[in-house]
Amino acid sequence: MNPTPQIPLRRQILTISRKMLLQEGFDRMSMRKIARSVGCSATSIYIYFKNKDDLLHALIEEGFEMLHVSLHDELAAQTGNNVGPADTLEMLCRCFVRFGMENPEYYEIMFQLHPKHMRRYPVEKFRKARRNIDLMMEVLEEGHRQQLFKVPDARLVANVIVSTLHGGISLMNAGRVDVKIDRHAYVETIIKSVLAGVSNKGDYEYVNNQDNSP
Amino acid sequence: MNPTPQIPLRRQILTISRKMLLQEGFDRMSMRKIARSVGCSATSIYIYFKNKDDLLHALIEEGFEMLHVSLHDELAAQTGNNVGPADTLEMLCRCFVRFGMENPEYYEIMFQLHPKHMRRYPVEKFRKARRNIDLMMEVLEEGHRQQLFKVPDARLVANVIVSTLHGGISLMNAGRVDVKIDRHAYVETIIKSVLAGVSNKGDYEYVNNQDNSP
Amino acid sequence: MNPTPQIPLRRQILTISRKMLLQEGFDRMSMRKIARSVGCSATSIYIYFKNKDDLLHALIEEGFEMLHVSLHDELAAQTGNNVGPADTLEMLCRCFVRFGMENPEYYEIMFQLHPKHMRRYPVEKFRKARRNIDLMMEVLEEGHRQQLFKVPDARLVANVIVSTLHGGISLMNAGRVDVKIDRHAYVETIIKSVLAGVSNKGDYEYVNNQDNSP
Amino acid sequence: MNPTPQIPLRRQILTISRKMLLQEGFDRMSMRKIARSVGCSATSIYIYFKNKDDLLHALIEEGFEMLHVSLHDELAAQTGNNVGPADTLEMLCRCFVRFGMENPEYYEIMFQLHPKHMRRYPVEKFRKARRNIDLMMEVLEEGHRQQLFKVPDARLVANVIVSTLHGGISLMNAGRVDVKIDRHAYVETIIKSVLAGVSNKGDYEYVNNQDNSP
DNA sequence: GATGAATGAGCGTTCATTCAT
DNA sequence: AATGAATGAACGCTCATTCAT
Repeated sequence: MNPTPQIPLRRQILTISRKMLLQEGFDRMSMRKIARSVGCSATSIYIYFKNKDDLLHALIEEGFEMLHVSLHDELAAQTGNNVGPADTLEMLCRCFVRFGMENPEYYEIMFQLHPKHMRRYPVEKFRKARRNIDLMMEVLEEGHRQQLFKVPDARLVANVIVSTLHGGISLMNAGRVDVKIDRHAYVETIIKSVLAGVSNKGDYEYVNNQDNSP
Repeated sequence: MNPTPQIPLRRQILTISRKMLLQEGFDRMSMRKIARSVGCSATSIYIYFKNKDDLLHALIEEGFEMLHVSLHDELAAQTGNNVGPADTLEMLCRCFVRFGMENPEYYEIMFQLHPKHMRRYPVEKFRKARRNIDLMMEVLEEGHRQQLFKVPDARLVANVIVSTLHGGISLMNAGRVDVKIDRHAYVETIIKSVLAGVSNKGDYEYVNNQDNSP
Repeated sequence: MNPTPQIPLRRQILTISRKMLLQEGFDRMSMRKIARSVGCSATSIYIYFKNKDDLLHALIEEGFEMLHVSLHDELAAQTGNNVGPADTLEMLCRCFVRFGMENPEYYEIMFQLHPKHMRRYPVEKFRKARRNIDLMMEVLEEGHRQQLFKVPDARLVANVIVSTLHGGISLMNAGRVDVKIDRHAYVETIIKSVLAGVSNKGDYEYVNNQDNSP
Repeated sequence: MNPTPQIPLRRQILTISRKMLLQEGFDRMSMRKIARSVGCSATSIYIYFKNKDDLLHALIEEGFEMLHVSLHDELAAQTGNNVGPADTLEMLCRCFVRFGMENPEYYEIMFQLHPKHMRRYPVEKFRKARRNIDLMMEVLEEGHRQQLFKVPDARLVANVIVSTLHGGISLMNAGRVDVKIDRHAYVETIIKSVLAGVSNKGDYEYVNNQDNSP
């Protein structure tokens, strides 16, 4: 009767809603429209997701999972290749940027979602986000040990790096970068700026975390 | 009879909607809610603003006006004080960050609002935004001439700097910076990273804009 | 100071609203839009007209006045020209049709307005409408006396004639006449049909008013 | 449990809206009022009708269907009864008038609704309206062949006949016929006028369609 | 004679969600 | 596992009208 196994409805709903999220934004992504697009009834969505927030949370979770896999795979591919911390850091940055640009819809809900929706998102799920920071910290500390980086506070610096990358990604995804600017050069410059920031050879030193002196 | 002069309704609407925009986003900012919050009828809003877009445009314009005044005043205060480009650049960065943190509602409207909501916004009004970049470019070029900065493409670098600052501001305003990180150190690190990025003494060089070589 | 006497506001309002009535229909004719089009405030309209209905009534009255003048002038032009009742009747019909087609906006409010709006219209004003019927009755009776027409009940026949003309006018104005039909021939046929209906030479006889036999 | 089968909601909506359309016109017929009158939520209407236009279209379609059935049944009842074209034409006229008077709501929707409200109505659906004309044309042509009628252009004359009937129906339904006029005599006179108009024995001839000579 | 400010009511429509089946 | 029917709440917006000036 049904020899070709259908894509499970849950999967279809997630896929469609992700696309709709990208094209129209969260507020314009409606249960009805998802249902219409999937070809099921609106009610059916509620079988798999408690409500709209729950669907959103599932998408966020998927996003973090994808990013994690992405970074993990890249790191694994590099292991044993005798590359230094600078290259590893650069690779992590590129990987992060690539993820953000290739999955703007995920990126948006993962990093730019309005606090209104965030509040309802179970806090513990965001711990996954910190895993990226942890990864970066390890590389920074390794570079510091090898005296290639000057990183007095790895957590602080890792956060600043992510923040820097985030600035570029979010402006690009929002289409708010001057049209006169070449995208490739823009990304390259951001990444080089990150590396310059941790380099031991620059003449600026990072302040310590908790150091509130002017 | 009327000893305490009331705040004009138009002013109240702008203030309330600005806050609502920050807290809830454009789609959830509703004319009705604004009216309820202000204490007037929904219809009254339409006396002062043609429609929801028009209200948004007024907010954007106000925001850019404020930022412009802010930067302009700071620059004016510095004129003649015999300070070098590095200090001036640093000052500009601090001023930008301060504006973003002190006026999160305006900042969001100006730099984070998704273009989806602004298709109808007259392009020319965004030229005001570019004035900030122009300001920064001048400083960068001056530093380059004095061989303090290494800035082959001032426009590109200025955009990257704004992007970097933006990353920090937006994550802070969204409350998405690790609680373990001290805000002050965070900002300082970002600014130092910016300065390191342009410094002549670092060992990384910026690529040229339009240079698409790998 | 004001050497060129302006067209009185009341006059302007009537003119604009008549046009708007034609272009958009009664329900879409709004006080605000009239005001905008006239260039005055919405409030000003209320100086000259108690409310929207009152404005409508003024338009209706104007319409009946125009039709009356139109018919009266035509009749006057014919007086003494030694024309027979058939020609006079034909002229009255043509005049009525012309008025309806040249002033569709007036025609609509005069003869097609929804009872909803009618109810509020002072009944006595509609007596003017009956003057047209009276005019027609006179001609029919004259033709009957001269044994050119067979009109046992002039009032009844006059009403039927107006009704017949009305059918044509209203369908034409509503654009509901088959595009394959030539407008001129259509009107001519209607008028000839009217004349055939009263002609003494046809083989059909009109029934008497109040005669309910089958 | 549910012994009295309820009238389906869709049916109720159609009935109520038809009446409301007659009493108040399209613009004043509101989804909310319909819902209130039916006793359901406004949202429910959208389960059965895509939007207000769609509801209107459904009403128009229903109306034409009813008229078609009505005329068709009458014709079928007459087949084989050896009646002449004059009787058949008279019967068609009476049937048309009866439909218009017994179903004033439908009649209004079908023949008086302003095209402004129907721009989006699929043209092909109006072809059904032309079927009535076609029916009448056949009878006219048959009468012409038998030299009972003088009908040089059947389409033109059929349109004029419908127009004449329409004039009477619409004025009666709108309550704009002089109260002194007996309804029955009024209708009879109109129908006799129609027959006189096509009769071979009258002394007026119909002009040809497309004949624009004065 | 004219206006700006204001409003309550209403519009068509969409939404997330529930419930009985 | 899935659906059709239904709903209350909300949306942006326009309306006729009033009132103080």
